[in-house]
Amino acid sequence: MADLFEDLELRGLVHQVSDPDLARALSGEPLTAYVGFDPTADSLHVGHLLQVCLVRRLARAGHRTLVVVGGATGLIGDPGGKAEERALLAEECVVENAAAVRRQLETLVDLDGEWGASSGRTLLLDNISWLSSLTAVGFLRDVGKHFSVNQMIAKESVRERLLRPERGISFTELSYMLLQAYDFLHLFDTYGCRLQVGASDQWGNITMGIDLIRKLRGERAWGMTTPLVLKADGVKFGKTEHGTVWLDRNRTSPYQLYQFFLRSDDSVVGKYLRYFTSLSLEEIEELDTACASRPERREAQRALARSVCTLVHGKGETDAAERAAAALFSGELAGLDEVTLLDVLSDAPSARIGREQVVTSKLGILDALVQAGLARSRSDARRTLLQGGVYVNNRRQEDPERFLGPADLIHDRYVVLRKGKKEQCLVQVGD
RNA sequence: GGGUCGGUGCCCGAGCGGACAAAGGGAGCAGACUGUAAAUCUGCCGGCUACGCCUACGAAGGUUCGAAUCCUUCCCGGCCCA
Repeated sequence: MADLFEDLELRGLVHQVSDPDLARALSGEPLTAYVGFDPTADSLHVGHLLQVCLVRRLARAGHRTLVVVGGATGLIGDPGGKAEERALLAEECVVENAAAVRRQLETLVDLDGEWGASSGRTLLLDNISWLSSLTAVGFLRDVGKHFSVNQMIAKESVRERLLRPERGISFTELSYMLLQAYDFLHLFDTYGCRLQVGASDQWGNITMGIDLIRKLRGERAWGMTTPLVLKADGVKFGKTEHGTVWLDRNRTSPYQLYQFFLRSDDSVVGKYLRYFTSLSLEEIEELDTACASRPERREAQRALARSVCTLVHGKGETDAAERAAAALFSGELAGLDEVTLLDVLSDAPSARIGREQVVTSKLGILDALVQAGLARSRSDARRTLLQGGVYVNNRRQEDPERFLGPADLIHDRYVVLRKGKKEQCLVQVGD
């Protein structure tokens, strides 16, 4: 893989490297590299995807990779990027999160096969397995001694907190970087790991590990960070009106994940394609051209959404997400057979109402919208309807006083409510 | 512990006895335009059995015909002093 590093650079994945000769190191003998994820929630989100993709690229290029779940560091809390001391997560919570994140990572990186010396493989670890056995005295004596507090407080993440005395930083959080440095040392000793990659806010932590390895083992190691992913408006990537875009299907359905990427701005699709997909640079350039010349077809967005959704949820779910979109945005709902209708709306939220309410026409459209979760209150529902944003079975509604009746049922038991262009709800009439 | 300034709708932030469901901005929502994009424009943005009514300006009381606005106590936060 002579030009792995060049490829990474062309894709815009390289933000900082500890030493330019990493490029050469990456094109030589297989290297062992690692990236860590702290289990601050029970799922990773799209913001983590960049590191995941990077690990996959490294592995595919023939390097050995280690993916570390921070079951121990998650108990401490990384001060990086946080304006204030964070509340510690309950221990059971971290344990659960770590397990969940671990399961996710298992599907995102290729773990099968031997983690041998010759081929690029990925090993999944949890730093609790080596950090939990450390003793306070031992750690302070063997590791702490090699760190200068002067250096530590010069780190950007810490300095910001020290500048604001009312915010402050606890010893616990200050120590975080020591643990991460120790992780790197441990992985060096155990697996010969010489490269740590991470998001740009990890730079300080990474370099501490490099220094530690040099001081204690007299060996060199490298660090590399990826740029912060931004949306077109310069805001942090991965958030929508509805919150974070998660990789867990129960938090963000495959359909929603697909839609999130499909809706990428023209100005950033190219960048995202380079970051998140394994498409070749030539293919991506073609998509750039397509996007510029026939933007309305959104070929680039489609390729991006398809690729990411397939990585996270698999091809089957991606196909389903595409079918759902096709039916929802252009299809005539009443014409769909029941199985297809259900399938297509399986990712939309659903609600249930009693049959007698419909049969006797007692359910007002406004109440239905509230029950379906599409409106916060009847007032809200009324407003939206009067503004022309309410649809029943894809037909715009004008009368806020109308009732749902048997005539609105598709296949005698479904009603599809829609608010605006994008929000739908499948209402099932129960008994 | 003392002093002082402050706590207003999702966020920021005006208001300092009636014209206040509360200026302005941001976010958000809907519509138009369009490409499920961006930009722009328009409307909305506490609730309700809706030309009216109810609940709201940290909490509880009080003064007043009338309070987000004044008084008392309490709770919480910033800053300064010990």
